[in-house]
Amino acid sequence: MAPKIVCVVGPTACGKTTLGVLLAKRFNGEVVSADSMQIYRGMTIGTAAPTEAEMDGVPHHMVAVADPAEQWSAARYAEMATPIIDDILARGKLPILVGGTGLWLDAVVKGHGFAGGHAGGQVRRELQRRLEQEGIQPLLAELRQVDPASAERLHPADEKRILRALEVYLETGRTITAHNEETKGLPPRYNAVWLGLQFEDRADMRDLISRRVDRMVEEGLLEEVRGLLESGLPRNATALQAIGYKEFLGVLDGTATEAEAIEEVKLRSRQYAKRQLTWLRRNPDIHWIFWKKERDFARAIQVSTEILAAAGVS
RNA sequence: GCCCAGAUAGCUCAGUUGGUAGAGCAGUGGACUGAAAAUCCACGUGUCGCUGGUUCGAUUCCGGCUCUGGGCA
Repeated sequence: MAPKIVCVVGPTACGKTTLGVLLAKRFNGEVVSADSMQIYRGMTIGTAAPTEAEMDGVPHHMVAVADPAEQWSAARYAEMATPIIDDILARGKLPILVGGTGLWLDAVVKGHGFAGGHAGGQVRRELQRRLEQEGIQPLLAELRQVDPASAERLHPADEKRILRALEVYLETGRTITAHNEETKGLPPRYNAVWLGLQFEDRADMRDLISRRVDRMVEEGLLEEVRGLLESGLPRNATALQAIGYKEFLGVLDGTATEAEAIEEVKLRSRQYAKRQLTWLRRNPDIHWIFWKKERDFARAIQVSTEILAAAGVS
């Protein structure tokens, strides 16, 4: 049987960080973050990364471990996080995966690995150049030749995935379709107990997101963004795709007022939360805990404990 | 008080030479296998401000009224 771990998931602002720490304390665990933006250093405020105080003595991994100028990916994350999880297990402790990046969570839990090639690679850059010069049609036609299933499955506007599918074939000689078919059937690397947090009423989630963004601004989000730029971070860095950062870049440039940026961040956060829920809903293994109005961690920890006990975690 | 311009989807607006209307944004749902806080897809009936008139037929033309801008007093 695959080793048992716990995953705490949910949309942004639903309380994953807090519940993760509470569970770690109760079950002798350590937290492993699965968040594509909290992984970068110097982005504590805008990504709501756990602070020292919030960690409350619980060891955290994969938070603020990367240079924001680097481009991380699900694959690279999984490569680094997996040995850490195995080490936690080896020390007799419980790994608690906490995060909102669905693909990253799945990459670790399933542990199947990805097909070859990556965003910064030679092949991808060449495909990117061709896309700009020739448009998507010739590339899609080419994909249809080598991997008709992908060409059929992908929408013509989904340039990113068309490029990726072509790249996998050019890099490996095998299609991404074949790779996916093969990995789909494999057993997961870990036996995960999934705990999901979510608001019963979306209006409550909206309110909380709004309050949280206001707090980020009070805590100095603008200065945090300025600091990243002053440290020489290029504007096209993946880290600056983070919600909150890309919008406040405009404030520094004078193309948006702070009030406008705040509204934009709130809007984008809400839309992001919706996408996260869409991703998570298709996972039938998640045990959902619904917040009524406010987040009630006393109840959440109690319900979680029951769920974990039933799953054999002690 | 007078003059002018508006009043159409949650918001901003387009449009109908008279045959009951459509974009963007928002919203909702979905997808997602090395950028995933990214990226992509689908979904648009609303007393066309109210009220009379003309007309086979008015959201569209005409009158009155209400409201909102702006101007003149």
